[in-house]
Amino acid sequence: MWFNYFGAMITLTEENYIKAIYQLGKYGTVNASTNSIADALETKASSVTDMIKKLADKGYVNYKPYQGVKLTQKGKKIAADVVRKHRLWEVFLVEKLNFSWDEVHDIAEQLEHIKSEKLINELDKLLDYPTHDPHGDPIPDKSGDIKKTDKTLLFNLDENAKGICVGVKDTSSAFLKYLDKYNIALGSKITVLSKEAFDDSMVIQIGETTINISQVVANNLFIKEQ
Amino acid sequence: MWFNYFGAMITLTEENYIKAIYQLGKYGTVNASTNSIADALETKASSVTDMIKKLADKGYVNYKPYQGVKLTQKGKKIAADVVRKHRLWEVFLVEKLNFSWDEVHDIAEQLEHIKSEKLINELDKLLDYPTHDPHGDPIPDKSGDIKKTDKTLLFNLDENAKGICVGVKDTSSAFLKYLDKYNIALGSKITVLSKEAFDDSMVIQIGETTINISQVVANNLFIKEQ
DNA sequence: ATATAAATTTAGATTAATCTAAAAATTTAT
DNA sequence: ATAAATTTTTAGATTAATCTAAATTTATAT
Repeated sequence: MWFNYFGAMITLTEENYIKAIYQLGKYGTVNASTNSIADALETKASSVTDMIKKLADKGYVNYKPYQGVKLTQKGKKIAADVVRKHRLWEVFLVEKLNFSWDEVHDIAEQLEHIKSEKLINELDKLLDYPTHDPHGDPIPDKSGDIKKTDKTLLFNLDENAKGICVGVKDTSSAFLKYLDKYNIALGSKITVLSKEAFDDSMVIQIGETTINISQVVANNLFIKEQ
Repeated sequence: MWFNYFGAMITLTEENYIKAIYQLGKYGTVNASTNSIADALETKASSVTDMIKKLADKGYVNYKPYQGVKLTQKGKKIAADVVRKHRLWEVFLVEKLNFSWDEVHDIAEQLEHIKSEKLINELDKLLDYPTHDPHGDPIPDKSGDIKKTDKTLLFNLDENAKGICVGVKDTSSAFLKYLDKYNIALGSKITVLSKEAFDDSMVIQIGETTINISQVVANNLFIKEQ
């Protein structure tokens, strides 16, 4: 039996729902729809309805039938803790255990549910208090706060604009391997050489090399403009 | 959905039963009784009967009604893997995250179920291939083999015998804290100064200090005689 | 404004793991 | 060797999480 921050018991399934609601509802500030939760968790809408009623009973979400759900403060704290753990474990896997950024997600999905405050605080210390995970996503602090940096999609940069790659939107293994192949990594300096109106592709420069990327790629790379 | 070494799905509950059977049945070589399994897992005998039927169906144990169960080769491999992970995580917690030996058990109980071969192999490497956990218990190797060293309980030593503390039988927090208090740790040199027939207590020397220990303590400390 | 489509909820079943109480088998003690 | 005690199994229920299919509500389009 495991108990959360508030001294209440919480199941692994409940944690996963709360996390999904957090991420779908822009960190818990807007309503997440029943169907979007079902899609995110690869389950059925009817299962979601059942579960959100239970979460509402326990005080993790506010729910009005047909209106979707929004996290309460209590729910937000749970979600931020799970996300914090997920991202810290990802850093651990890459920094200490030689994993690459396309291999860490599934393992972090398991590790994020381990219950121990001391464990996560010591892990944070071991990793020297990282602020971002290997995909550039910010790590919530102990109280659940996220400091967000100004970043934009590469797609939005104008010709001749320069910036640094600070994150990926799509974290699928396929996309990350594509980036590896073309030596695009967090920290890479990117210059937009030209944009093609026809298909929204662009030519960019990374270090010495020049490559042509599709609109799909440009829409999944976060850039800090300079 | 997680799949084991044999490509079959295995639940967390099944893993816990298999581990208990392994440890009760002296690493799976003798039969574990229904009641002993129930005690170990803090559940009821009727629940155990249900589960061992399922484990038998899946080929992890051999079961004849009223005869208890013994692990199959398949079951033994699963169990040894779980124990290997448990003990490696314990080493990690103590060596890398500043935990003391009385704090690691509950967290390792959670971590032992994380599924990733690469994770556990890399952890093994990070820890420089440890052979024993913080309580002196041997860590099974990748193929599930345990090399056991010759050790005896302090209780069995004669007067004037010398040895080194190599493990604890009781791993409860209470006992481990007792040992900390009297500076008894793995690696401590111990000499039996005298034995008291009346209550089976003994006087031992550790480093510069001399202490009186009860039969209970003597029966829970493993010693390598010298 | 009303019909149609889409989203959501309800009703009723199913599965895994558990429980209690009763029945059956085995072990122990005289 | 048989009665008593203990252990184990069976039978029937319960809970959490899920599902399908049907009903209901909300949104969309003409």
